[in-house]
Amino acid sequence: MSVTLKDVAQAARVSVSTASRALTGTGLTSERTQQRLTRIARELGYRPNPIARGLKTGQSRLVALLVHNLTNASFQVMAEVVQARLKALGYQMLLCIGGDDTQQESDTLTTLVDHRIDGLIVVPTGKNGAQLEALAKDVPIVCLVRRDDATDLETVLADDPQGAYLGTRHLIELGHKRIGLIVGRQDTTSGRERLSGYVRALREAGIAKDDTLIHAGHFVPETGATCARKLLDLPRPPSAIFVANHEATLGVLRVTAERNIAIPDDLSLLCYEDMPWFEWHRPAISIVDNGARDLANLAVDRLLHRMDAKGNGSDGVREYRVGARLVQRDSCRRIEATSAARAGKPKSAASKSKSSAAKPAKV
Amino acid sequence: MSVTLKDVAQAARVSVSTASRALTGTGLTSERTQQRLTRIARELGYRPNPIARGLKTGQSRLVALLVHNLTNASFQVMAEVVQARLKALGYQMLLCIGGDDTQQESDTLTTLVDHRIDGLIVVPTGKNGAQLEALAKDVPIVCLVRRDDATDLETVLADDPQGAYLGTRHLIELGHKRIGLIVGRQDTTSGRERLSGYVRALREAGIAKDDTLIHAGHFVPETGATCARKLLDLPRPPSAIFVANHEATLGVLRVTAERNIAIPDDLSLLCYEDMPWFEWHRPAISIVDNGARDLANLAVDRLLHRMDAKGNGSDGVREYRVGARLVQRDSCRRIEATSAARAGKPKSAASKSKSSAAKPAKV
DNA sequence: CGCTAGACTGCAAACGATTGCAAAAAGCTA
DNA sequence: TAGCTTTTTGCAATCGTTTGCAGTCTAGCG
Repeated sequence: MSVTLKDVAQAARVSVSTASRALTGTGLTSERTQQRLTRIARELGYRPNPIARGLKTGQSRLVALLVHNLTNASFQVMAEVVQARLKALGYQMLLCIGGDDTQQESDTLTTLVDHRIDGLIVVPTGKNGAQLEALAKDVPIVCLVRRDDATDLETVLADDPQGAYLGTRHLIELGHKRIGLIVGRQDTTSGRERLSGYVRALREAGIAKDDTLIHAGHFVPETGATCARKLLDLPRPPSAIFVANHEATLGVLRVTAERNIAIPDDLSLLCYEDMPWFEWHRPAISIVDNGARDLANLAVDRLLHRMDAKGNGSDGVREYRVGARLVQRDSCRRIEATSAARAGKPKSAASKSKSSAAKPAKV
Repeated sequence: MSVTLKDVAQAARVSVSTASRALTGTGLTSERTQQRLTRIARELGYRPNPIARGLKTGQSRLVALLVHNLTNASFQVMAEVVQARLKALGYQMLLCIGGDDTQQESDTLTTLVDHRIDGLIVVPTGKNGAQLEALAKDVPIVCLVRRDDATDLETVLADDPQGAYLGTRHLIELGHKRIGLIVGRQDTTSGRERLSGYVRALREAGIAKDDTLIHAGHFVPETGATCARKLLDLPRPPSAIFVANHEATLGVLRVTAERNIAIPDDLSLLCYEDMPWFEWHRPAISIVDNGARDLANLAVDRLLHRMDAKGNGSDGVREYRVGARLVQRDSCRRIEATSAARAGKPKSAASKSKSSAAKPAKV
């Protein structure tokens, strides 16, 4: 079917081994044959068969990226970054969707190693630590975004404590004293870390932590809606909400829209992680950017380092933190000390609620 | 490193070939040895090396999905569907991001074929027709979502004419007579087809086509904003806008927010293709669903069929159309014949525009 | 001119599976 | 038990590369 090394060798009237050496440039061939062979190879349209090569060398030029889903905007940009970087180096990215499902992750990992991937970047579910640890003996692995506490694999993380601190401080600097927090489940690292950053900012500012203002839950829009309602129904509702749980933002926005709460006039809103539509939304939504691009880039760097280092790529560092940064848009507003109590009350009487009753979708 | 067939054979005191036959179940071995060998293989933790197997068989159990990007929500669900389906069949999905870039697509295609993928589902850019055609000789290929007119590859398409017709008719049935259309570039199939569906619905309803209401442009939010402004600045602005260009929706929404135009009271809005946040938006945005799930499933079906059929999987059908359907949410409103002229004028004087001036984002 | 070192090259054995062919074993009939 | 068919097995080649080893060639030197 396709032209093989043998064909090239025949055309050049040399042995296969010479052809191989000339084309891979192992320097053991004369300048002349080397050039002649590259020319002939090009003319014949020869492209080495990675399978055959892989069989012999045990490498595949394949690097896998294993993420939970692709709905998460951060994963999207990470995938794109990783793909671009690897491609430039002649690797092909294998993007796998593990679905945050332990069994599936495990299966996928096995398949990947069977395929002799040269490296792996994984967002661990945290339940396959042992397996990951075992695989790490065969394949360079870097963990991304999440740490698997059962392993001591090299991990590239967002600086969630700092990000949450940054965001909370920003709101405090704008004069907010009652800041609602909607955060991820506390059995995840990021959930805990973001909470801790929030608490630290509060403490530094001398604001007492009020547990009624803090809600933790799953990474789904419904959570956002439920939490938002609870917050807004408080006797003294917050003047700002920090949604430190990406997917929950949708739910929060829906509730504010339903209740006709104007952002940022009636309520300041700050979110964690960007979504493409945040800056198109009116008001454009301010965020704490977790630095997905940087995370991905760093993960690739580290992985490549390990792959080069053949076995002992560890530089002793086990954990890398990528700084978060604040992106101010239009959803947070300065508040005067006195007007804090105004929050939560719609500025105009709800007069347009008529059309809110959702029509059931017809086929 | 890992346990090979040879190890299994040795442990069982048979030859490698027997082991191979027993484990692949070619039926040429006695029941007893077969069972004995599977047991031993399991005990030893044997897993066949796909690389070695691939070298011999020319197959890789790898199927590639080549899309433009992952930002597009439709591509996300397609990727997830394809992955799930293939996985169940023991294939590993290679998700590649071609970036709508001709050269990159071409490179990727080459790499994929080198890796001896067993099948390919591709959203063609439309510029590498010749290459695709050539590859199709080696690998089963199914095109998805877009047709490459330079080829006669089997293609699974959304029924864009029907979808656009459905959407437009829906608006007409709600009483709209002046319906703005924001559609993709007219050098893409979907752009043309959606326009044609729109035109047909108009014609059927006896409404004259008004070219000032039709805008075509790139698939980016900016386009949406520009087109929306043009439409709303018209002497007789439309009472409904059909955004038949996915990415443009963001831009349209921004403009309506800026101008304080209430949806659906002042303007009905209907979009093409779903986005996860559409149903969380207030008002929830009605859409024409292009059936991404169905598309992906059908593409997989067709691909598998071709892969099985070894060479002549063509059933004569060159093109499959997956029906679109209307999902009614809250962004379209019935309009009385008389009040059509009201559209475009904000119902209340712009009083809250103060905070609209975007603060420039600080680092 | 002969000899040796060094630079190139080719032979052949891997890598880990699959598979055609022929030999061995088993089952059957007479 | 011989003779035949039908399973079942093993040998060895093969897929397309890479690579250790040994052989060939050239050049340089005395």
